Amino acid sequence: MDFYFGNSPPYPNNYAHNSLNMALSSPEIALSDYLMLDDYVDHQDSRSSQSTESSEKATFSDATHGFSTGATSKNNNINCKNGINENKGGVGPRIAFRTKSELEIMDDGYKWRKYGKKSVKSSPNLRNYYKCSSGGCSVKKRVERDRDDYSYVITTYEGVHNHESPFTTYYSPISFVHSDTTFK
DNA sequence: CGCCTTTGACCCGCGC
DNA sequence: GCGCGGGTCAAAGGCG
Repeated sequence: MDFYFGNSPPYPNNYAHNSLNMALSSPEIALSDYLMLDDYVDHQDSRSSQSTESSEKATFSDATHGFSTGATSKNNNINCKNGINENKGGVGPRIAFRTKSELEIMDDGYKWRKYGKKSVKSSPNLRNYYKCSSGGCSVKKRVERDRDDYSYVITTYEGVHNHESPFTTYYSPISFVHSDTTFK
């Protein structure tokens, strides 16, 4: 599996928009604490079987996919690990990332409607399920607290938006350009 | 009044 | 086949 950071072809631009936009638009979040990891679901299992490392290390040190995350994405100290699963269900790519935040609800530019809440065995915390509330768009998102470090929130996106965010961010590997209509 | 959250029930895949 | 775990549905109520 290959990893991409930036707008490489298999990487839906929307994700770059969303995640970066989220990090940039949430004042509560220290950018240095922001990171992405691929397919958190798989991580959970491997992590739970690991010794009790610090959660941060556990996520970063997962070298199953041979991606050196420490590698500083030079933009804004964002430690990024990213892989898109074209998952078997055909629902669309999935991306997960972990954010240090007291708030579980972060404004990533899209409108979300909560449709479920579950306590899952892999975590003592509740997992919340959201759908994009834009008509015809079936992107989903899961939000839960990190089981190892309560101050972190794990967000998992699934699918690709079929519409523009009301808050659009254009991203290039070199620079970020906001085209927020309200700030134009 | 429309859209949202809440919540238990339901569904489905997977392992035994 | 059955039980379990995780994901989704949908009715009911809340809120702006």
